[in-house]
Amino acid sequence: MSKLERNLEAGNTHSGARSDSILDDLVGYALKRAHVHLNKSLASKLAEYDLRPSQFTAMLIIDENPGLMQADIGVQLLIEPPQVVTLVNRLEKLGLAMRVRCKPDKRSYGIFLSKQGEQTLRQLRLEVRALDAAGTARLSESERTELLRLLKKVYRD
Amino acid sequence: MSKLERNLEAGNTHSGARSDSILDDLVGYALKRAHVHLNKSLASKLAEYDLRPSQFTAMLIIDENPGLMQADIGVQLLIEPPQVVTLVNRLEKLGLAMRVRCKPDKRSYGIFLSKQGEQTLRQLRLEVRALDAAGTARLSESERTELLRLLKKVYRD
DNA sequence: TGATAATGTTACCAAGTATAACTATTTTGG
DNA sequence: CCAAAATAGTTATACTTGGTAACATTATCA
Repeated sequence: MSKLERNLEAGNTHSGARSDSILDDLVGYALKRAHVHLNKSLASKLAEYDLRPSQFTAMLIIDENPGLMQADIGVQLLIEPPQVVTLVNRLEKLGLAMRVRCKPDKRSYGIFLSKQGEQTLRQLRLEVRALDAAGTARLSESERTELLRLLKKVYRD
Repeated sequence: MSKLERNLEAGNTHSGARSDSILDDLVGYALKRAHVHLNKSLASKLAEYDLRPSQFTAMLIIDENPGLMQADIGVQLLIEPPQVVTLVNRLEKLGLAMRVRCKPDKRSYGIFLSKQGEQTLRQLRLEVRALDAAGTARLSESERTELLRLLKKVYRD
């Protein structure tokens, strides 16, 4: 007797409480859920600045590596060159960053934050830190530290 | 003197090693990186079955709640009704699941896995478990357990 | 020098996610 | 009971994100 038949007979439609699922044992699934949880508030906050999470991350990377090439951004963000183009276009249009022909290699640009970009980023750093803390408020400080350590261990090369 | 000027003068282009970044302290960022890491191999494996991760998760949910309604799938997957439609359409087209008019409420369907769906899922469970373990192989068993616990603590309501 | 590779760009395409508007049914309240 | 509101699913649409292919320009190298 198939599950379908059994359920049709029993009138069993939807059993409210979920039995112990394989999902509960998958780190990948827990990662996705946790990421969605934290990303929501982040995206909302950044939207106030017309920014997406990846654009904010790009600003951080640019700030920490001023004058880097677009290709370097792609490597650190794990995205392909065409996405870097639209990303930098966006930051330029917002007046937060700029391309500067300042290299011996005339094909490439040095990417820099503008004054406004640096100032916006200073603000954002504080707000994003606060949001990240809020999203993990259920963890103690030592749990949060341990979580960070374990996550890095998972993805570090 | 701005960062731009400083770097233009010093010829500082891209400082290879990254200084201690705020990114290293954000759980949200570590979550994203770790999720990308694990999701890659999962997506590759599922692609062999013409499935996306969300479709696999849906199959698990259906298997554990046979006869549930599409709306229930949406709630558990955190997606909107239109996405559930295309998802169930896909599973039906692959012969893995089916809609059955088996409810007092004639607007809704009970969603069930087909025989083939159940068999495919049995296989997939094993393979996905193995992939998840492989992706977290750098962790000891106790670390992995602790990571799961912490992640659930972050996203559980 | 000429072949090859690298940088950035454009054009294009597949997927995921969201909303609005619609059909068919059910529920509710007068 | 009947009209109005709500609900389940669907369609159409759009936007974002991610990717590949093809291209121009410039560097590198054999």
